[in-house]
Amino acid sequence: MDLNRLDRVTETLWQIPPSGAMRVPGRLFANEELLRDMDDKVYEQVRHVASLPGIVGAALAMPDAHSGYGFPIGGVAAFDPDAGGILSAGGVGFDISCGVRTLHTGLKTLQLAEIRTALADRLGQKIPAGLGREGHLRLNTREIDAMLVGGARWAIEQGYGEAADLDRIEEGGVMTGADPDQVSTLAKTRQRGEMGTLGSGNHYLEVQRVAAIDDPVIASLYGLAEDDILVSLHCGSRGLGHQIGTDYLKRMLAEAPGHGLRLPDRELACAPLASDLGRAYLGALRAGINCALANRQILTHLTREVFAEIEPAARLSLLYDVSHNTCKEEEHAVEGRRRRLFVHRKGATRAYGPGHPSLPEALRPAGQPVIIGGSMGTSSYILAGRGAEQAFASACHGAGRRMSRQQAKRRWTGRAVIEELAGRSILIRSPTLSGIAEEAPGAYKDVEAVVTAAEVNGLAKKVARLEPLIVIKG
DNA sequence: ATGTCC
Repeated sequence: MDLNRLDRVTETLWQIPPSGAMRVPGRLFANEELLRDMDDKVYEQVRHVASLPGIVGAALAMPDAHSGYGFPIGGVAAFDPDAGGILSAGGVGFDISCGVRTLHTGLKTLQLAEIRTALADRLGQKIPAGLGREGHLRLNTREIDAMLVGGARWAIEQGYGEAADLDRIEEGGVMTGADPDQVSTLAKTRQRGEMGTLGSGNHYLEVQRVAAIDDPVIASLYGLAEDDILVSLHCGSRGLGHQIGTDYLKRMLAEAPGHGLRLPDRELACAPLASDLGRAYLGALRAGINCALANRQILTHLTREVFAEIEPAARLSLLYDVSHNTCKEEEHAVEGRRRRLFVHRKGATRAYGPGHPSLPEALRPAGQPVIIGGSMGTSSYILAGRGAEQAFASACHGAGRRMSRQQAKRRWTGRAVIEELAGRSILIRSPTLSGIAEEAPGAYKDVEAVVTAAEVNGLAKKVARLEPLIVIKG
C-alpha cells in the first residue's frame, strides 16, 4: 500500500481522510511494515465501506487486513439503524460466524510426548475434514430448524457436550433472533450432513502447548500456565453459511436500486436495517451463527471422545468460543453518547474489556479472551480484550494472508510444507496435499507483528503464546 | 470460505 495517501496518527494508527463519497474517515491499525506489505485493494475497500449509508465513526482495518469480497477481511464497520444504516452480506463474509474455540485439556507437555502420534492419528480419523466432507450425523428438516434456533444448546441437548460449556461461548451458546424461515431450502439441504465437520481452507483443529505467558495475572484468571496443553478449533457454518451469503448477496444486489442505494462496488450489496430484506438477512445471519456454534460444539464432543480413548486423565473444558465473521447489535459510546449499533466484524474479533456484563463471571475482571489463530505451524495467541471504543471493542483475528491462494500454490508444494513442519516436530493430518500448499506459513503475515499492533493500539493485551504440536487440516 | 459456475 502507498503510505503517501495516508495520514499518520501514531506509529501504528493511520487515517484515510474523507474524500469523494466517503461519509467518515478510514482508519488502519498497523505498523509501517504491515501497511507497506498490505494489498492496495484494502485501501480502496476501506474507502468504499466508509461511503455506505449510516456508518458511524470510521471504517476500520485491523493489522491482519487483506482484501476480501467487498469489505476487507480484517474490517470493522458499525452502522446506526436510525440513521439509514445498512446490513451487508459481504461485510459479514461467506463463512458466517467462522470462529475459534479454545479448550483446556488438563494435560501438560510432558504427558503428551508418548501419546502424540496416536492422538494425531485418531483425531485425523475421527474429525471429518475437507471440502464437501460429511459428518457423523444427518439431520432432517425439523432437526435443522431446531439447530438453527438452538445453537450450541441444541447440540448439548442432543448429547454433544455439557451444559457447563454454554457459559464460555459467546451469546451463552445461543444467538437470539434467529429465523430459520429466512434461510433457503437449498442452504438447509447443503447442511444436512455437514454438522460436526471442519471444512477446508484455513480451518483446523490444533493441539497446542502454552509456550509463553505474557500477562501472568490474566493468564491465571483464564486458567493458563506454561506447558499447558490446549486444543483450538477453527471453523464456521459450512455450506449453510455460504449459501445464506450467496442467496442474500443476490437479493441485496437486485433490491439496492429500490432502496435508493448507489453502490461503489457491486460486492458491497447491502440492505437498510429498516427494511424487510434487512430484517430477513438479520434473521438468517443469526440462524447461521447458531449453525456455527452447534458445529463447534459437536466437534468439541468428538475431540473429547478421542482424548477419552487415548488419555483418560484428560478433561476438556472451554476457555472461550468467539466468532470473527459476524454482525452484532451492540451498544457503544460514540462521542460520549451510548448508541445502539450493528457492528460488522469480518475477519475481526470482538474484544470486550474488563467488567463487560456479557462476559462469564470468572473472566469478567480480565476482559474477553480474544483468540488469534496463527497460520499452520506458527504461534497462536490468547489476548484479553480492552473494549477500545475507537475500534467498537474489536481486535484482529489471525495472521492474515499476505499472498493469494494461487500465489501460494505456485510457490510451495504440500509435501514440502509437511516436511518442513515435521522437521519442527509438528504432526499434520489432512486428506489433501493441495490445501496444505495454500496454507503455507509463508503465505501469511507475521502474527507476532499483528498482535503487537493490536496491543500497542490498546485493542487487546497479550496473555499467552501457543505453539502447535498436532494440526488437523481440511 | 464454498458440492471453487445453474
